[in-house]
Amino acid sequence: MPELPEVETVRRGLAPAMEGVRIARAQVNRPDLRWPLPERMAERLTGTKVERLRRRSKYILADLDSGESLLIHLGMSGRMMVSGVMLGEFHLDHPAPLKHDHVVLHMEGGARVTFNDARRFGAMDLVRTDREAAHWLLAGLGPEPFGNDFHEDYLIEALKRRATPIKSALLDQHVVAGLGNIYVCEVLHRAKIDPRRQAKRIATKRIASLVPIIREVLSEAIAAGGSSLRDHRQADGELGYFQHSFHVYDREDAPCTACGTTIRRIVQAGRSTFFCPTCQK
DNA sequence: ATTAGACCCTGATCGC
DNA sequence: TGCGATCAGGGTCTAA
Repeated sequence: MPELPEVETVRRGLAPAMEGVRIARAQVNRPDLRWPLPERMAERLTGTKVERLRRRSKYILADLDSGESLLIHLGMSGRMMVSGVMLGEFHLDHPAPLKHDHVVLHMEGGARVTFNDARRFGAMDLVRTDREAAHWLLAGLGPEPFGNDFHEDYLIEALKRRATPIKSALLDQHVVAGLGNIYVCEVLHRAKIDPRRQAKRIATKRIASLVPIIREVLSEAIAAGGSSLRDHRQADGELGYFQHSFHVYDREDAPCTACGTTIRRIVQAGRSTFFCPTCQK
């Protein structure tokens, strides 16, 4: 479930169960996800208090009072599920264990946070909080879309020599961190830019227009609780609803919401791209 | 340094 | 109902 809006939604869903709460016991059911889990992960987590949950790009960082941070990436199919907490008037009971429940954090006070990931493209690591920026998974990331380092001049400079299609360039996490396949498609539709155009051949004014559009699309998606495709759920079991606002993504053969032209699907760099051949030039 | 393609893994869905 | 092909919101690694 993981582009920036979904990860941010997960982070917000986990915060009430985790922030300020001690991990009574960490249960690690397999030694590896995408990569081997860090040495003695269960022992290093057990007994620590989670001070704060943060997000960097599509990563969640749980700062521990041990001086380490737990780095979490959801990959394609990773989910974080909270149970044993109150949700409004109702108590979320612990569900029966599921296949692919790889890591379970038993929190003091009875809450439980379960990391489930069928495809195992997800990852976890432990990093010294004060050296986090140098972590190999974080070091190469581009600016946060909502950060001060992401602005018109930056994006123009970052793209002006890229011969790759603009779709691929915006998916590159070195350029801007956090966009994925859904939101790149939606952004390019809103910007009326053809996803097949080479990044360096697009007028600087149009590249500049992408900055506010990226922020708008991501903000709206976060406000909607992200997108819930194929019944994926957020940490507390709620469904996001931004998928109802898609203009192009997953809408092949449907009419463009702006002009009625049939939305097309093509493949770029092995990923589906959806676009309106009339609106996007 | 950039870029295209293979690859990682499981499960749902679609056409036959 | 079964079976193979295809697809899926991620990213890394290799070779050119």
